[in-house]
Amino acid sequence: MFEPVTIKDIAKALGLSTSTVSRALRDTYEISSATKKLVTDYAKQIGYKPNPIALSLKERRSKSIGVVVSEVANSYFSQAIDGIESIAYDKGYHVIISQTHESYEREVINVNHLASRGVDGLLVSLSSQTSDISHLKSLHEKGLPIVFFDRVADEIVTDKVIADNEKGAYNATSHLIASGYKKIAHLTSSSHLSISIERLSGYKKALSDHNIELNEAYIKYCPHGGMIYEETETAIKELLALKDKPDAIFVAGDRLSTGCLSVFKNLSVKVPDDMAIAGFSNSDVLDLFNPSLTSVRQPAYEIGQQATEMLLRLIEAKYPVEEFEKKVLDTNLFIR
Amino acid sequence: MFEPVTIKDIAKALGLSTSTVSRALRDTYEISSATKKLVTDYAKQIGYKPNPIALSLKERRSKSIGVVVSEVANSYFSQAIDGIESIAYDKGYHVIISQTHESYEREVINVNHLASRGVDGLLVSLSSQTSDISHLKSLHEKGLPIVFFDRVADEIVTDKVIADNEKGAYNATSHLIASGYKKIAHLTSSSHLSISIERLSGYKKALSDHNIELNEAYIKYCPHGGMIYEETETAIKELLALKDKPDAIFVAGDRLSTGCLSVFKNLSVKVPDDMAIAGFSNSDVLDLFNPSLTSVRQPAYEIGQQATEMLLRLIEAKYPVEEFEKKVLDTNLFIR
DNA sequence: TTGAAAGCGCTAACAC
DNA sequence: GTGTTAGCGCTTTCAA
Repeated sequence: MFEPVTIKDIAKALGLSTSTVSRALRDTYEISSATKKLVTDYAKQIGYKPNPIALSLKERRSKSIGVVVSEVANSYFSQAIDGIESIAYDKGYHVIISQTHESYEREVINVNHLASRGVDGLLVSLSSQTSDISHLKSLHEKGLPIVFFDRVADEIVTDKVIADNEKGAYNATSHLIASGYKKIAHLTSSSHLSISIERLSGYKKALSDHNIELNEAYIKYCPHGGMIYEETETAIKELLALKDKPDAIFVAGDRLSTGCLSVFKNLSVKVPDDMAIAGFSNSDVLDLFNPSLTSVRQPAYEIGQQATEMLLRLIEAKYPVEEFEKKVLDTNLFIR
Repeated sequence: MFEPVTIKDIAKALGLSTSTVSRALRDTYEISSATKKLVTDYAKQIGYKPNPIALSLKERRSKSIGVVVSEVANSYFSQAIDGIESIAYDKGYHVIISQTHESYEREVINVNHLASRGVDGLLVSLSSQTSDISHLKSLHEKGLPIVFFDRVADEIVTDKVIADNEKGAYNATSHLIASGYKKIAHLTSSSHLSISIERLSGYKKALSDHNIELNEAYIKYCPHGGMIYEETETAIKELLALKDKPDAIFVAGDRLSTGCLSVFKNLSVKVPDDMAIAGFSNSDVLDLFNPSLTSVRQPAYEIGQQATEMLLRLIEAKYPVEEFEKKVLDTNLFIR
């Protein structure tokens, strides 16, 4: 039904060969300016658009990059995507976004789809369910450039961009301590995610630096990262049921932070009187929240930009790149 | 660098022709089961994946659909996208998302890119800056299936899916009236958007049904739909500066609603004492807001699903479709 | 039952 | 300065 104009149509109409038309359109030096003008004018007139699919097939690159995130509805990721697009469009690359919804299975499907669909490279933030990364490893070994951001896989040797999760967590926890809280719980997502590990480590470090003993019962995991309300609710309820109930909580994720506030609201737990809270979040409506949330904000836009720059470097490298880097960007603590 | 396995590799390794391999893989009846097994086993072993780009080129369809929205960070759109994906994946279609950031120019670029990139159809919600829709019209006339959702263009004769914006606006405005407010302002985005027109109409109808005279000075437009804080702020300030200041405001958009709350907060306008507010929003953290927001929620997920079903019907139609439909789904009023 | 060859839209050697 | 041709990966007549 949908029949775009091809180079052949132009050639036929103008009594030229396809190669001449092709060269004229690409402004090659060997074509007479008269022909060039003829061709370009006619092309514009009938609305010719080169077929990128044919081009991809020929050149074995698509000038597009794939992005794998858990959810675009997450402020952190939507900001990162804006950063990614800002660089990619500038360099003539198109961005294809795919969501895993924190599902390992979906991640495998999406990654393979993107790869076989001919993206030139991949920007990946792992789903919370992912621990086996062989789907990425095999593509990477075949030479597909991959850059990780946020939730990275150390197993794969490539460029990575993350926020300073440990320091962010350290600062947030320290802030709670400085505010007088001593029994600080930690609510985090899947235990094998790099961000969980880093944030947990910052939390522990803050406690130990302030001579507060770590209570393992205070650490709760929500493998779905706040996607399932009941999971968050259960974790919170367990914390509240402890004989030595915590008086504050440091939350390690965006969705978890808001989920946590919802649970407290529904359970009529007063924040911060009954329970103080600080958490990672990139939401831009936090100022409207009440009770308010002290938040650790990541430079999501910049992370997206840097990751994209790194990926394009890998894609456009003439020779296989051997030197990789892990960029760590500072977080910001917003005390509310 | 990235060298996927091709049908040719299999053919060479197995001493067969490419066509035999192709047919074996596609399980054609003419191939002996011995050969089929040989081929499929080997294909699996070396991890053969058909190249969809070559397929697209040949079959002139890509089994992918393009989605054009203003922003994925908007709850309404991210929910709609989830609905779109739920149907599309089921039917074997991949979804390519693109953002206009409410820019007409970006919309034109994205639409053309998606079309030339070979999507089989387009799901479009217009940017707030778009009034000229010739970029869509010309593609549509060439036979590219397009379905509009949310912000539709009546000029183009095709399927459309929207929420009952007029009724939603009517209910929200009526609620404010029932709560005792009489001087109700209306903050909306670009005046030419279908949703603006419909919501304005609901607002007017509610006023007239309750014998409240319309005050044109009470209607304020923010062409960027809340993307620019200053724009919203200016509009609000103008309302507040009126001699006959409004006592309530009905807001016609997601970002505008939260933007409005932010402005009031920053101007120390007490909600709802100084100014009551009701607005369209699909955010799922509204319950955490204080002051709280009475909201009109659209069935975004369902809208996405329905639009996708309609688009796939158009795409897969054997004969040109002549009958089009405009589906209107109910909104929900959440009184807070 | 299998192979050879053409063609999808485009570019790039290689002619002329 | 322009035309001819091959080939990117795949499917599909047409032959064998």
